[in-house]
Amino acid sequence: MLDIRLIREKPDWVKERLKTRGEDYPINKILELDKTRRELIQKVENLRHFRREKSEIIGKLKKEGKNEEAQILAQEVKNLGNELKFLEVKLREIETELKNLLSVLPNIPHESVPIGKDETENVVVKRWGEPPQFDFEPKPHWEIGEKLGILDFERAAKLTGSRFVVYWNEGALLERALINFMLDLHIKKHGYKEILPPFIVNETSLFGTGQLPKFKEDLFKLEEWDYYLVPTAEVPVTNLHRDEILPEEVLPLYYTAYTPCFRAEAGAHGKDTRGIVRQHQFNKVELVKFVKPETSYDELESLLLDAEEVLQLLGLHYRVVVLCTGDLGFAAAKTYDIEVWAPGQNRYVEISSCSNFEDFQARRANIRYRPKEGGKPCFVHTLNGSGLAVGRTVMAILENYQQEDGSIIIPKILRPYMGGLEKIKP
RNA sequence: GGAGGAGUGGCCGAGUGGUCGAAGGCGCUCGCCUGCUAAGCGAGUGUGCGGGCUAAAACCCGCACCGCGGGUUCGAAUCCCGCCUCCUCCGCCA
Repeated sequence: MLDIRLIREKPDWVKERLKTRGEDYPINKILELDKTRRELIQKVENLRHFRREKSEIIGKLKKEGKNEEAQILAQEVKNLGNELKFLEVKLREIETELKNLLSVLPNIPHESVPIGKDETENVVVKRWGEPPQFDFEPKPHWEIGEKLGILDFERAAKLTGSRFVVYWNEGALLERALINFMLDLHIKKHGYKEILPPFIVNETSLFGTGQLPKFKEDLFKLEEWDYYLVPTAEVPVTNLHRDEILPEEVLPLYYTAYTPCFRAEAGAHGKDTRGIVRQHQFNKVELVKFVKPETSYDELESLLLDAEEVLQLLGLHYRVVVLCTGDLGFAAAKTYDIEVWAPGQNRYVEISSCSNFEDFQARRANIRYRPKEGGKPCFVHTLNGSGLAVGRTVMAILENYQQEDGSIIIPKILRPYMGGLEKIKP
């Protein structure tokens, strides 16, 4: 959520910056409602002040036994009460309308974000490693996985439907090994605290991180409940500190969590229909940071490095792109995507998304810290990134480490997590 | 699912219709005292919103907030209704 005071003070700047996302937003309407709201507040508060004064007098009169005088005054205040009630209702309506509009206003892109209309204008900022060379035609992972008997799409469709998968044998083991490897790396080497949160969250949590109210159709909702399956661990982990005031000394906080993620993929019909790239359920190890505002862009860079290291240790070639204004997510001020090379599909596939939300989520979720030297609480900055999407990492391993005979070499770093297994053989 | 109990400031805890933002205690901050520490003494110590002042703060004024949302009343932490959360017991269950 944007600060209404910012909109009030620099409306033209806000309009201009938001426009870079490629859409117009009702800033004028918001300003108008804000003005009405403040006028109503003054009227309501004046009436309440008046009422309070009179009520105190009534109390005194009654104590002195002057019941008649008290009665007359009470009648007077009662009449005024009707007007007050009317204005209070009106104020509540205006505030609801204002909040509704503010709730769907996206974050302002950081000044370092390139201006662009869509993903074609994202900018590659980094490359690591080289694509592997094959002396045969590399296959896509779904062919490899089915042939090895470790990915089973047909039976998953029977159990549930499309966009689900069953992992068998070494496939299941590989997925599990990756989760443990990633968690260990982030906990032991990068200093993150391990969290295992609920996989179901309420509406308030989803509002806090920005999925609600605007992106309801992307979520799986439990019937008869105001609960949702988590679309990412970002939601429960960021909301851990909702409505809290943290002492400055505890910042920065680094948390990592494994969770499955559930996404309806409502707008993705016909996209990535084959394989495990786009599933309704997938596993992810997430990184979340709570930091002081002045450090958040340095923290974004180090978060990105933490995620990159997973791919480096696995020996997988990737590139990093910075998302342009038109491709930026709703809550993010700046986002880096890490895209892993997928030789079987001859393309790069997003495997991590690392974002700085500045105080956008902190304001929605009311996450603050109290400065050491005292004074008013301030909003923290929140960041998160995948570290990494596990299913897509399996995809990348299958495609990059495939051999001509259909077997898969296991990256060395994973072998201790797989009982020493070196190769998945047909 | 059934029966009962409880939700007050950073924490404990008093308060059942009228200066209650809320006694008292603990904690914390500042000052005094003191070989050091402890004890003792004094003062201070919530958040949000609106307005004023300001370059901006500090500051000042007002309003709201005693789990959440309604209601009664001139006036609600206190009375009434609904909801949520937690605890205890019983039943069921991984």
